[in-house]
Amino acid sequence: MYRYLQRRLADRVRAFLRESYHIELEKLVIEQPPQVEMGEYALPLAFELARTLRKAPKKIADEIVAGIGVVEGFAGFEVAGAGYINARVDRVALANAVAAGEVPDLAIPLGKILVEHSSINPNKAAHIGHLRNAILGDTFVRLLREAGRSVDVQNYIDNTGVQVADVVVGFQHLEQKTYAEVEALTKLPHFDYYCWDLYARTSQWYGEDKANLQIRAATLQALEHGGNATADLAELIATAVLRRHLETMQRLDIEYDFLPRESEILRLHFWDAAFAQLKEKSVLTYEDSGKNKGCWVMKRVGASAVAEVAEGEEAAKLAEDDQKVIVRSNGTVGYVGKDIAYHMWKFGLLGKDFCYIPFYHYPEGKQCWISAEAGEAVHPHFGDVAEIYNVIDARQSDPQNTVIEALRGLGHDEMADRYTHFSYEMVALTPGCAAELGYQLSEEDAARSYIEVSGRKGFGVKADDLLDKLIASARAEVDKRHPELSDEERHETARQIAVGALRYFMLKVTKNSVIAFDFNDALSFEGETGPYAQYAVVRAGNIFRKAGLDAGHFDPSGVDFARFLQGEEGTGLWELWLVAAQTSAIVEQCIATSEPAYAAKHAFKLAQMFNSFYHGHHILTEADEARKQFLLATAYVVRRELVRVLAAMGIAVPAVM
RNA sequence: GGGCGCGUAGCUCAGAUGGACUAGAGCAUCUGCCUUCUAAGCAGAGGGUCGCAGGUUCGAAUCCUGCCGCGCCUACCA
Repeated sequence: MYRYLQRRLADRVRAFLRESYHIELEKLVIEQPPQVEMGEYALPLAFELARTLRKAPKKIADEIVAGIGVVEGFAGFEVAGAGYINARVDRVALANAVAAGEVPDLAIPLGKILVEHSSINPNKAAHIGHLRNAILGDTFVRLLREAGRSVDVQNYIDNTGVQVADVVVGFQHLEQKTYAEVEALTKLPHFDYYCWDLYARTSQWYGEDKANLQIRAATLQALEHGGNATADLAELIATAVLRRHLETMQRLDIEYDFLPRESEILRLHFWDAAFAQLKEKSVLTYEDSGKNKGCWVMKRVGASAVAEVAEGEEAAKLAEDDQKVIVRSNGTVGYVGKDIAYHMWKFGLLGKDFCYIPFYHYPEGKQCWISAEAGEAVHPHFGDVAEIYNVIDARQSDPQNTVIEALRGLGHDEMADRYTHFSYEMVALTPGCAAELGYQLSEEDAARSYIEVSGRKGFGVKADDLLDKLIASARAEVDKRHPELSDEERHETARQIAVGALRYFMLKVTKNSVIAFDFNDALSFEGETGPYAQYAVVRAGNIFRKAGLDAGHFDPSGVDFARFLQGEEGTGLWELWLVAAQTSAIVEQCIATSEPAYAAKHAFKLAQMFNSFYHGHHILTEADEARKQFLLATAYVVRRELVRVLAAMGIAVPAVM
């Protein structure tokens, strides 16, 4: 509703500018005045127009205010400061609409969106870095769905890469295990932990003797080729670890629709189809000389301009440096090539499709599908989408850009524009945290502010371990506070608190800030945390419970908003209403900027304001019945919006805390 | 060398699209507040040359340029 009024105001101002000044503004900045007393919206546009119109900002503002006249839903406009136009909404009308939960009809863009996240190599346990990816991705999916968009969630599985080969090498050569023996190990509760250690040991083993690296190369080749004992073992391992990842993510309420695997991209010959198109459109060129002789390369648009400035050999060298090898001189295609083919499939450009089989059942009944060489006749339609978001860390922005450029090269600019690399920074460990985990640090590392997690070295915090710690910590508190609950109820409450803490922890920081992980921060349930926001909801719920009312339903028709939303105190409370009313606008902002952190900030702000309200107004002992109804309406609306924004972050609220 | 990102309170971070007041939170430190709808809370105090220097602008933490410091990317690895 708040967002709807904002749009109405913007439309009216635009129309006025068009009629009176013949000006078309592409973007109209609308912000909030520093204090609610001054109004709900502030437009600084007069300052901007002052230059083009060669008039004083204040004068322009006066003209605009006089010109736009009366706008439905607004109580009035006024010029403030040196030329701000402040808009006051009709508080009573907006409060009524918000209390009734009115959702204005806003055009929702059609077209399916594909969000890909997690994409953990299936060779070891998931760690905190993967958690950030999955939580960001899942939250973005929830935000899109909250905004009414249709979304498919994919988790790309690189089951034929070196990482998997390394664990295969570990089982075959370090541990000399048979297929049956490994199969027995996969039945262990933490097969992924077993692989975590083995992977680290194998990586170390490579360093001991150069000959060991040849074993790795041979293993990798066997995996890519398929149809042999080594590939079978890899399939066993990768699938078992993948299941573990899905289980881990399920603990955090993260689910997927489809798991495309690299093995199918290879065996269903996606690359051949892509290669033909790329050659035809000359996106790829064959090098018959220079350092990339015998390779198919992609020229990157960016630096060819630089190369033109240079001359002769210098220019040739620069141009060469800017080539991206897609097909190696031995004829094999690299990772980026496969990725290009895969993304052509996503946009329905490849002319090929995966086969599908059901792979994983979620308790709520949802089915997660996986790619296969031969599959079920009836399956959901994946791919062929309008927009894609790839949640991949910032280190991958180079290859991501190569894929986008390839799409442009093929003439699909529109799709390239709807391809978003949802980039985020890594999670690293503080030196203190590393020491706590028992890792030996070099002097150099100990002096850093953070140290990069490394699966290869087995250096990091495993996702399940962290979650276990959080649950144990929450559980201790729940046991103390609610001995009356059953064991099951206490566990579920602790789990929801732990998930709330973890998800909030990952979401409160903006994407491009490195998270220096520390147990103290992550295990905190106080201050700016998920449990703080959950607690505010529980408190609001308690008011209704004690009053014998249903917190989920409230009839606001009898509330006298006009009486309670004016004056000094009314304005203070109105501020709370206004923030609650902004949830949809925040969701929209998160989507527009691919930044879920705004939702976290909003949830915290709302919870904080509510807690303050809670202390200042004792609702159930309020003698004035009309006032009590108004206060109840306030608690109801804040609770409802808080639940909504937390749900968009994947944070459920326990019944009690 | 080139590309991307970061530098704001003791610590961890917000300040999207330049704006109106004293640059804000949380943690930590210190002071108060549990007989009230749960203190996982509330009220308050102290703590800042927004890395440095210029520039653009009516207005810069935010935009531009140059420095300084840190990180990542820059392979016929995936």
